[in-house]
Amino acid sequence: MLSLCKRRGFIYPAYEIYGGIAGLYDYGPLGTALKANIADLWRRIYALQEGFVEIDGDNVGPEAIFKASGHVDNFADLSVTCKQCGESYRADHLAKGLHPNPDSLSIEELQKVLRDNNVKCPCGGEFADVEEFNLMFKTKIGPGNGRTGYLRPETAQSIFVNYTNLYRHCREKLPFGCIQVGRGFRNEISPRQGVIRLREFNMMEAELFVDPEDKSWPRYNDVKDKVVKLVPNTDEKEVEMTIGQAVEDGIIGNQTLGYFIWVTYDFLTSAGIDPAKLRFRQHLRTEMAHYAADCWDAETLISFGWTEIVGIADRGCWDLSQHMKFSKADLTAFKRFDEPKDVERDAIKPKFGALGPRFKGAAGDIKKQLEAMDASAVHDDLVTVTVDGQPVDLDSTYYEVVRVKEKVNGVRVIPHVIEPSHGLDRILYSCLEHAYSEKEDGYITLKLKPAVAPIKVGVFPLMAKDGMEVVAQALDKALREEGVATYYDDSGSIGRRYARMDEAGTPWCVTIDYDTLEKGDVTIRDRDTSEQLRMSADDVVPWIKDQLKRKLSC
RNA sequence: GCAGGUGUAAUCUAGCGGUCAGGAUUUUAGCCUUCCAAGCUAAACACUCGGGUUCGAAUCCCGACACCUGCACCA
Repeated sequence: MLSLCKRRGFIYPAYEIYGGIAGLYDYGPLGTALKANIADLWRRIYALQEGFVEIDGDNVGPEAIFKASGHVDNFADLSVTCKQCGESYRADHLAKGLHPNPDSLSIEELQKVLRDNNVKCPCGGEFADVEEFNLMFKTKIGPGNGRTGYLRPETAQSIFVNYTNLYRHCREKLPFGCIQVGRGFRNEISPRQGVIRLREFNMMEAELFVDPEDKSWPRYNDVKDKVVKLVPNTDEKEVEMTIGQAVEDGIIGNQTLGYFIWVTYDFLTSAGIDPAKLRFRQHLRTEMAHYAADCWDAETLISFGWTEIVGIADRGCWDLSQHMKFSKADLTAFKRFDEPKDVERDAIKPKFGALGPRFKGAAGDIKKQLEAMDASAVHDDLVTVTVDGQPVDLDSTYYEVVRVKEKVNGVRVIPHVIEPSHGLDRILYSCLEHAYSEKEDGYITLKLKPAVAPIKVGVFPLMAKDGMEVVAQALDKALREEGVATYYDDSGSIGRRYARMDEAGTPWCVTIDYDTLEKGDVTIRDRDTSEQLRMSADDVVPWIKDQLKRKLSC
C-alpha cells in the first residue's frame, strides 16, 4: 500500500533526501488532488448543504489562548521512564513528599530532587533523565524575547476566539455553524503507522453553536430513519439501529449529535469509505475529555485495526466559558423570547447620598454591582460589594430594596458546542485502503469514488497516428475547459495506459479509434467493470459532468 | 523513549570481505501494434548517512537517521 502511494505520487515520506523525519509526510501530485477533492466534498456538505460559514485561522497563536483551552497544562508534563521495565511516570508525582511544591520545579530541579532521594521505579529499576513531554510545538512571536507562541494542536480554537465576529456575521441567531480546514501540530513522542499519527496533520472541523436547552436540529426528521452501526459505551457491542431510535433511547445524547452522525456517515461513504468497515463508537466515560458531555468516534477498519477518523463531540459550554474567563470577553448569545415578559423583582437601589461621600469615585462601580443583584443578595441587612478588590459590606443606609417591573426580552446564554472533527489524512488513507483492489496476477486497481478521484478521465488515441491523436487532444481540451481533470496519454499499448489509470484511480478512460474518425463516436471504459460504452464524442463532456454531479442528501 | 529486527535504483529483489553491484518491474526515446501491463532496439536510475577495522567493505564493528514488531505514550 505504502509502496503504491509513493510510486503513484500519493504520499511521500518528507525530507527523504536528508534521511526523513518520522511523523512527517508530503502529499505528492495525486495525493494533493485527492486531499483537495475530499475537502471539497466535505465543504459541499457542510457549507452548501448545511449552510455553515467557513474561516481560515492562523496556525500560530499566543500562549494565552492555549492556557484557556487547557492545552498548555495538559500537553506539558514532566515524566521519567524506567530503564528496566519501561514504565513511565509523572515526575512531579514521584517528587511528592520530597519537596513542598513539586509541580513548580524546573526539569533540572526536579531531576536533582529525584536523584538526591534516590527515587526508583516500583519494579526496582533506575529511572532515565526527566523529560518534558510537551506535545505542542513552542516558538516565539516577534524578535528577541517576543511573546511565547505555540502551533495549534487543533484548529477549533481559531473558531472559538472568533465567536463574537461569527455570531454577528450569522445574524445573532442560534444555531449556527462554522467550519475550517487547516493544519494542526502535535509533537508526538513516537509517531508510527504512516499517516495515521502525524506531527503535522490536516483537519476539517465544524463547530456548531447551539442553544444549551434545545439541541434539536431543523432537518433531523430527514435522517431519523437512517440506519448506522453503533457501539454504545454501555456494553461496547455493535448494534445496527436508526438514528431516531438511538436518540429516543438516550444512547445518542441529542438530535444534533444524531443528525451529524448521519451527515458524517453520508460524507465518509460518499468519499469512498466502505460502509461495512465503518462504525460509530461512543467514548467510554473514562475516555471522554473532562468537558465533553457525549462523544462518538467514526472508526474505519484498516490495516492498523479500527481507527478513529472523525470525532463528534458535545463539548458543552466548556470552550466558550474558558475563553470568557481568560479573555473577559462576552461570548454569549442572546435568546429572544417569543413575547417580552413582564417580570417583577425586588431590586437593590443605591442611595447616592450615602455612597457618594464615602466611596467617592468608586460609587459608580458600586452602582453597577448593586444593579446586577437582587434582594436575594441581602443577608442580615448586609450586601457585599467589591471595592478596589476588597469585599465591603454595606448596610441599608447605602441602599434600599424596591419592587420593580421590568420588561425582559430574552436571556443571554453561553451556547453549547457540537464539534464534528475530521482527520483529513486518516480519511484520505482509509479511502485509499478501501479503494485498493489487487487481482491474483498482481493487477492493482484503485476504486476511488469519482468525486474524489484525482484524475477523472484518461483520454487516449488508440494509436498516435492517422489523426486520432488530434481528435483525442481536442476532446481532452474540451474536458479540461469544463473543469474536468484529465490525463492525455498516447504512449505504448492501450492496455498499459488503462493499467496506469487503474492504479491512479481514474474512473473513466475515453478512447478515440478509427470509428471515431468515420462516425464520430468514442468508447468510454469503466474502471471497475472494464466495460465499454459507445457514445458520440460530443456527448462525452455532458455525460462525464452528469456522472460527477452530487445531489444534496438533506 | 526502551527492546528486537530491517535498510541495495521509482518499485521488488540477488549479492553476505575480492572483476565494472546482477536481475525483474517501471520510466524515457524509437520501431511495431485496430481496445486491456504484448514484442524488438537503445537509454536513465541504487549499496540510507557518518566514523572505524582491513591491502580491499554493500558485506564486519560503532554511531546517527528512517522503517517494521512489541512495550510505554496518544488533549
